Amino acid sequence: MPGRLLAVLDSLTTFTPDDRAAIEDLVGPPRHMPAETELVVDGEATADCTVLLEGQAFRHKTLADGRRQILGFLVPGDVLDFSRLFLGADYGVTALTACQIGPIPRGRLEEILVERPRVGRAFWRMAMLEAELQREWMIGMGRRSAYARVAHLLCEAFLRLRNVGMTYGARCRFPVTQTHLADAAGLSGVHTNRVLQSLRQNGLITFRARELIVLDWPGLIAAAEFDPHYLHLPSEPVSRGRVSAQTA
Amino acid sequence: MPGRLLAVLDSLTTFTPDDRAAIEDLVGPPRHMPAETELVVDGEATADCTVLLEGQAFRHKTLADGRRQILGFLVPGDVLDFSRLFLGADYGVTALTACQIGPIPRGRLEEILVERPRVGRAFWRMAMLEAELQREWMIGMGRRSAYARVAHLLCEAFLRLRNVGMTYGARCRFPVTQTHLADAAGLSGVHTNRVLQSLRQNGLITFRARELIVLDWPGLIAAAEFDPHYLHLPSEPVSRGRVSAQTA
DNA sequence: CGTCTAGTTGATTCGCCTCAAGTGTTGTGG
DNA sequence: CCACAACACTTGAGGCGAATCAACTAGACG
Repeated sequence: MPGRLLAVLDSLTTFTPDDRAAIEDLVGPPRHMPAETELVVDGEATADCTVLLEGQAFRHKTLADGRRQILGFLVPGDVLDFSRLFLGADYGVTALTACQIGPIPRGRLEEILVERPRVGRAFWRMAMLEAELQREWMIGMGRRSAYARVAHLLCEAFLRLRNVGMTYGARCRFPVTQTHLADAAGLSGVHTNRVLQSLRQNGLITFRARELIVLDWPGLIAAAEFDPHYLHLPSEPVSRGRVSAQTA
Repeated sequence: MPGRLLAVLDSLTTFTPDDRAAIEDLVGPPRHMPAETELVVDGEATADCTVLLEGQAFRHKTLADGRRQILGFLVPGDVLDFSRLFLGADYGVTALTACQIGPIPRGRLEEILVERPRVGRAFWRMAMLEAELQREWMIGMGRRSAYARVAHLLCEAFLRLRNVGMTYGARCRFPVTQTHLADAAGLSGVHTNRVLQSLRQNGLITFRARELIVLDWPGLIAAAEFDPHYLHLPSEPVSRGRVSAQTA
């Protein structure tokens, strides 16, 4: 499934067939990782960076005393550790489900950025997009109530999963615990639980057995003060069909 | 002073004289902007991005109802709007002091990224660094107390200003109001005031008339749980001397 | 069957917010 | 040169949102 990266990049620019081939060529042999694996270890220096091909994961920073902040959730097509290419990762990435990841050799990526301007531009876009998500989270933490923050998080997760074909109608598998949500929203576990309850009571969502069901999308958006613009999603999802077609 | 950009990039990689010339050539004629000017307008599309050559500014996002979140403070050498090059800015940048800014034509930058791999790499590093600061702020908002958060903010500001030669011993001009600090830390103005008072009472800082004086650096670092590693500062500041020498 | 983890609930505490009314301090125009 | 806005900062009182502490329940798994 290395086509996952291509599919995402594809949604960012227009490529020539040559570009496409180069991208396919860029990702090394996929590796399977069980759930809970540390896909990127904080502070570890490596020669590669990595793209998530299948599964879900999350990026996080953990303080000395154990307090953890989740920085983002990752879906197939996301690059786990852009920053490692140039500075070294200051965060960890942990698998939420069994995952498939593809190594992108550092040297090859640097070459392709130079040789293929269109591909370079697409990677820049991906990085800028990541930064934009980060900024939107900042707003949430700084200026939104716990209720809106959790709702916002769920909106974002749902749309990003839908974009890579991982939703089924209003449902999606979102295999996080309430503690994960708490660490993502900067809340305590107990309070996150209560927020989820009120989201349920308001008829906005169901969230059980790691499955999120959006019962009232307009309501959820309103609760979250959510504006999907910042996700820069293509009008059409990066469909599973296209992915496999290009991989074959 | 277009040398400001060169000086910062210089601290990130090693350049050939040709690279240097190309960078100098990249920045268009400097423009003077009075304090309070909107240097980057949220949502506005332009053909250029911009480097801050002199002065201080801040990046922010403002919600419909007026709540504002400051995303970062900018010092000379910082690029104001990387994201505008590839996606369009989802934030504003406002001048804190009178500023000098230099336009970087979009086309020229894209060319240089391709033609000069070393320069391209330096720009990537700059962007990754910006992302890393953002992540560190996230931790602050999510997992640090108001007291630690404000202290952290001041530590960061001080070191970044020192890095570009804008400190004088333990002093620096940091022309923000308490409201700015509040919006940066995700706090109310009133509480920020009280936090600053306790920082003063603990003998850590003085902050009056837009001047920050660090009275007890180890104390401030401890209060902030600050680890300067994430700033990736060069061991030696990007000195004013070097800047002017290279500009001349 | 017992253990482990995730989720739930209640009681209490506290950090931070909001409202409201001050005190400077700066700058501007009469 | 003084009066008075306008704005930054300060202080107090009161309330709320979220943290913390401490059980307790419910599945999941060996």
